[in-house]
Amino acid sequence: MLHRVFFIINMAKQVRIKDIAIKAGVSAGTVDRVLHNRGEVKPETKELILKIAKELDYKPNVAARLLKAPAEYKIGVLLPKPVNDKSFWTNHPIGINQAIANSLPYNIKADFYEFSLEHHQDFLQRAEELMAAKPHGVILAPLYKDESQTFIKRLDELKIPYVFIDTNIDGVNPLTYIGEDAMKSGRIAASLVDAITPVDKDILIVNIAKSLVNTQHLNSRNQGFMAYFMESGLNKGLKINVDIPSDKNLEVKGKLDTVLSANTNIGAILVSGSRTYVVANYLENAGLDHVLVGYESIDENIKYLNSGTINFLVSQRPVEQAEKALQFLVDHLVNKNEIPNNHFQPVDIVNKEWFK
Amino acid sequence: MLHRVFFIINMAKQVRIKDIAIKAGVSAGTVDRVLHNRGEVKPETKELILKIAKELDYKPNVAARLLKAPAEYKIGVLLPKPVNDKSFWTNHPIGINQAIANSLPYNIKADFYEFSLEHHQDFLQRAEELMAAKPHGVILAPLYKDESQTFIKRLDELKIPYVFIDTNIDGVNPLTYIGEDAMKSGRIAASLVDAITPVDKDILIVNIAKSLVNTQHLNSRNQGFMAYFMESGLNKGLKINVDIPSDKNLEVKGKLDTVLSANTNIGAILVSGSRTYVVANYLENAGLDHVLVGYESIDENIKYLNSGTINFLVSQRPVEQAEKALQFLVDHLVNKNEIPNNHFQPVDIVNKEWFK
DNA sequence: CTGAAAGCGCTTACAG
DNA sequence: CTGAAAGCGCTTACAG
Repeated sequence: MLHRVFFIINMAKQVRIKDIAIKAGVSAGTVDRVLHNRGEVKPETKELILKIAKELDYKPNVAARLLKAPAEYKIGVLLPKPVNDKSFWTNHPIGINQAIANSLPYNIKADFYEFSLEHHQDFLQRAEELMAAKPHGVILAPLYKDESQTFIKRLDELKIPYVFIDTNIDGVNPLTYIGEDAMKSGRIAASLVDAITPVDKDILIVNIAKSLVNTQHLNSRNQGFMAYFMESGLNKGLKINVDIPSDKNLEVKGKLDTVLSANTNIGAILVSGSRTYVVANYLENAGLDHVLVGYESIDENIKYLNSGTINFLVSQRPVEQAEKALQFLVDHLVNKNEIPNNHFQPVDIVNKEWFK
Repeated sequence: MLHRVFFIINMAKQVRIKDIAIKAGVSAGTVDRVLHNRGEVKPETKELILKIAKELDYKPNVAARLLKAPAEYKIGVLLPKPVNDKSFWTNHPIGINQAIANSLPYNIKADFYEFSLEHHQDFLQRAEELMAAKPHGVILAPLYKDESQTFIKRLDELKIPYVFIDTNIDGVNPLTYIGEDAMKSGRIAASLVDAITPVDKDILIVNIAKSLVNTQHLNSRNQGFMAYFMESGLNKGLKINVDIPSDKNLEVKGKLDTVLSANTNIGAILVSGSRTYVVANYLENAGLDHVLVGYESIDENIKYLNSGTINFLVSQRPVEQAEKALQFLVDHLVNKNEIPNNHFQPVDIVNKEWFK
């Protein structure tokens, strides 16, 4: 006689609200009420349902939920207005739109508010407009410490979650920060200068900023420069700082002429921000060939990488950072996920070959 | 008299299959048949429906589709078995699992098949097992040109889409390749050596591989090295090649002892693969301090970066590459999207500071 | 405090 | 070659 054995294959079928309802002897509506805290349910029933849901390891069906409730999430984006169509800040909207395109089946809408890099007060004006649109979440670059804190106070009051991009500031509580570890990126830039500059030459550090104290990430990079040279630098020369409040060629020339004629042993220049090209331009015009290391792969800088005037750039990946910022925010809005406080992004070390 | 103006606000409501059906005077079923090429439809009707769909800019509702057809997609993953828990190939499963976690609401399942790096024939055995599971798509690292082509012929026959990761090979038709541009990464490695080596010193290029001809990406990197030095290198020294078929310390020592005693002007060493640490180990034991540039941020290499023996590493981001490979494959399976042939990923230039 | 029912947009098996 | 209808799992407005 032939014995046939039947296996009951556990296909791990999805557990539905209805399954919980049947097991608890209630209706689907009641289960829904418990699971989403809408409306009152008899405490014992509530407890029973939660217990069963846990036992059965209930996971909501995302597709079904979306089909029923295709909520639109509005994201307010507060970033600097690109000064031209190739500047650093053209990249971020690209990344955000890319992330939105990939966020199907969610319905995400980003509204962009661009503030002028010329006038600090523009930041707060655009922030005002952003608030008027009542977004569900905000992405911003808190470039100016003071103005940012004013704005953030209002976001906190209204419990609107916000993500920092590019620059981090202290004493506030963003959902997360997406960007470089500025101290560390300072160390990296310094190590590159160090590797290609004779040990007995002096090094000039150039900061181009209207208000250096109010510009957090330049300060952090500077700390990184100095930490590197103090701890592990090979270079034995002087480290000389110069702050230039404008990127106008004439003013830059004025300052650098002065510094370089007063310090004749300078072999390398480290620029703390993306306007490295301004210094490169100066060096080319003056016929100087100092080692030059700076920040960000923007077109103006790449031009001078290619001509050999800039040796290395330390560079963020703005498109990817913006993409991540949106992804995290959406994930938080849609799934209420908790998110780590910092998402430091690695920086790229970039030379001429990188763009071949 | 007061005039009131009513605006009809176009809420851009979603266009449904039903809307097309009504406009075309047919049923939803017919529209579905046209849109998905299932079953025959009268040619004129078909044309009309396509025209209307285009006019109305119809976009399928992903949520609804998923709700109805929660298909499980099986992905077969064919990658080298990590030799230990810190090796290069531990990263890829991490990236793939990460991408799966983020692929909700799609139901993706990855099956991993790991082949031994010791025996080429293991590749084909694991490939066999993979095929037996009848996956909907495949991710593989085609490390060995010949064996890979054999396997790929079968995938092509069964029209199973496949994505290359890490290594690219010619003459076949993957959905896409995710990885470095190996020629270019060769150029970058060479430029780093060039920047920190005196111009009159010779440069030694070391290839560690059982069969160099069958190892595509090492060959491409070597081409990149040479192209760089011919076109734009500052270095005027000789470029000397040595191939070492084993990474055993003793054999490496034997070869390098011979080469270095025969060529006393070598100032820098360029290693074409991830086993740069083997050469670093040799240099430390021999008390030599050549400039050393190699590949991949694996723990063994980072150790020698930190000790100062390795100057720079050119490094891929394996976790991210694996993540992307899965994302593209899923996108193709789910949305039938066409995908660009190559997705070259930028490489990282990495020094000691990068890991601080 | 609870249940029954409708409906989101798409797909599919069936009937013709 | 085509249509009518059921159903995927969840949410919601309504009735009680």
